[in-house]
Amino acid sequence: MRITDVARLAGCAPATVSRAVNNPDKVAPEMRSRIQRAMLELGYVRNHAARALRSQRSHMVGVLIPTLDYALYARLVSAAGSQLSVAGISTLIATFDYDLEAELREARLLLERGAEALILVGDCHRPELYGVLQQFNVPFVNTYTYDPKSIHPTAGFDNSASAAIIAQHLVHLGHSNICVISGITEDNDRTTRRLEGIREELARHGIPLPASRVIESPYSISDGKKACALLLSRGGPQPTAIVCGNDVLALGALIECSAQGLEVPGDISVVGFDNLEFAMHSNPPLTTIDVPARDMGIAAAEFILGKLGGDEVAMHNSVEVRLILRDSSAPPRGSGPRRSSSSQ
Amino acid sequence: MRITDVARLAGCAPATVSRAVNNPDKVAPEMRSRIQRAMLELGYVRNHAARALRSQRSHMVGVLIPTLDYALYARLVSAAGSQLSVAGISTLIATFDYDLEAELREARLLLERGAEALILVGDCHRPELYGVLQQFNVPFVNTYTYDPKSIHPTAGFDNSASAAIIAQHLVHLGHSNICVISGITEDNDRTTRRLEGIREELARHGIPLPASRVIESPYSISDGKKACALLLSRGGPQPTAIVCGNDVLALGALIECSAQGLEVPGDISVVGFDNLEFAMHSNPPLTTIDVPARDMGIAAAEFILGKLGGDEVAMHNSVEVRLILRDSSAPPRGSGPRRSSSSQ
DNA sequence: CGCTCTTATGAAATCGATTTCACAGCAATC
DNA sequence: GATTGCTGTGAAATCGATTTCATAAGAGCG
Repeated sequence: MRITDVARLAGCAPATVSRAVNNPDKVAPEMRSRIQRAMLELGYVRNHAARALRSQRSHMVGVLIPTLDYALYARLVSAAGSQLSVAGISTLIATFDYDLEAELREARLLLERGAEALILVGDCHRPELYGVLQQFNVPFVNTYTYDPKSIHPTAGFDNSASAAIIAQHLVHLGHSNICVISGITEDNDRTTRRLEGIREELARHGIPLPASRVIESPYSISDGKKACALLLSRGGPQPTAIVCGNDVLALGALIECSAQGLEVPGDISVVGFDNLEFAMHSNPPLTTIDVPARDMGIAAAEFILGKLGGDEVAMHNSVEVRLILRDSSAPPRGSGPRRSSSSQ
Repeated sequence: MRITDVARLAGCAPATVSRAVNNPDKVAPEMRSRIQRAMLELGYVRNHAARALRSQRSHMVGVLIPTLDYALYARLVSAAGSQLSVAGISTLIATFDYDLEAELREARLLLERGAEALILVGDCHRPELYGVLQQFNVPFVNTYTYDPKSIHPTAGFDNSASAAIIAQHLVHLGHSNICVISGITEDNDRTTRRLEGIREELARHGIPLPASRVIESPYSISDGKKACALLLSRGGPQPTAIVCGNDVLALGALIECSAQGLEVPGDISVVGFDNLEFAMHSNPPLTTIDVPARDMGIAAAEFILGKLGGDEVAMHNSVEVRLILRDSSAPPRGSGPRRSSSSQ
């Protein structure tokens, strides 16, 4: 089933068949339909390797994410994928499990496979990665971050500012006794910036955030519970609010609090980040920041498509994050509109 | 940076470089290291398209799933991907959003892209899909199902039997007034079989399952809530147990029940399917069936690798599902060890 | 020593679609 | 009527690694 077979049956040259497939309007309508018929009859499908080799275009882009096991990454991938697919581009997915060495390895593999562009997560990568990208002269974009001052293109949002928003929310409610359950910050600019954003916002209001009030934890409900338990067991005044690096940790915290007989938000406020599906259904529903992962995927794909098409495209694209107010946050006991004055 | 450049620098023929890369032991050690050095110096990476074209091996397999937005599919993909990647095989992922026409289209695309094998979900596909697969002579495996009688290879579990297990659990607890919130069964063998399994198990115990006691619903917490509300609002005796097609629906049902002031499991039992992470943390923790998605991905990958390697491999591979007993199921009020005799 | 057999390497053909270049045919223009 | 320009098509070169086939150099053996 080669192109020559189709050509023979249609009574033309292979070149014409190729044109009929790739540049239909360069072929006379009558000839075109003859070729169509021949292709159908033979069940012809073109050989992608040959096409890629000759045309130097693989029509594939690589997406390199920490893990598929986290809903928002999966959603980003899926949105980017469908956007790219309407442009006839397939998606090669690779994961690196938060290990930057693995990320570099996988990137090399993706490039060797012929990826014409790469969609990355975050702006914290091994320097060699940028080197390889440049060497291959392959466009790329850092998603999940937005930084107009960066020399690398970004598509996402400002993690620091977004985390500051939710910290500010708590401060405005009257909290000053605040703990943080952060994601692991090593080699991770998103978690690092979120923590920074919180720290700076609190500092702006003169609220300290000593190391004893911060825990880094992997992303799971159980880990969130553990981290919360640890925070609550530490000496000093009980915190009146906990900021969590994402909704999964927040759910864990919520569960731990109620296990310890603490009422949320009466005794303690808990806020998350990401606005996963369950956030609106938790008990109580979670105050959080909505992260439009789908939009990021689309923005990243559009950027890449523009670059590949040689268009002039904006280096930095931001998506809108929103503070979602729900019932897991409220003024601390004894301030603002108080709830019930009796305790224990 | 072609292979000829490396050859020139290493002072040998391109053929030798190729061998050094693909069959190192066919090349003298001294020559080999000379080539290694040359490759490093030039930063050579091989051209995958050329390799695929000449050798007729793309070193890629396609994975075709309904959506990445569901944790277990993402997990299956990720497990299969890492298993394949150690064999030097990349994964092409495509999604079809439960639309079998789209599945067929995407499969064609994957094949055109040179996928050497396909990992599918379920055994319900457009007949043409099997035709195309045969035409391309490409191995494939249906995951998420296990059926030793099928002529197509499977890697998964028996959905009908598994659903029967959890139905039986409820029957043994003494329930006879049972409702079902199923996933959408159209074009979906997994949901269809689960529903069948439940129906048959109940029938074995003489318990009817009229249409009024079954609702099909998309997979989301909100949809689960709605479905549950609808079931509870229907006339006739209140159900004492609800079987849900998956944990997401079950969580929705749980939430709706407590919103309506029904105590779970006191007033009503709710059971799920899949054992997602949150199932052990819900309130109350969810009785469910554990589905080892990761194992399925691995089994599927192993099968494909075996097939590609020309090995003799078992057509059908099963993974173990387990009933996970938690607190969301209990005997109905007034039977078995009763909880509290006062109601309301 | 001469013979066969293996091993390491090179030369050249090859995979299949694309693309450049050339050209024939026809229309438009002066 | 000749010239220019466009359109549709074909011939042949090409992309870069692999692979077959041939060959030279050793190794082993009687």
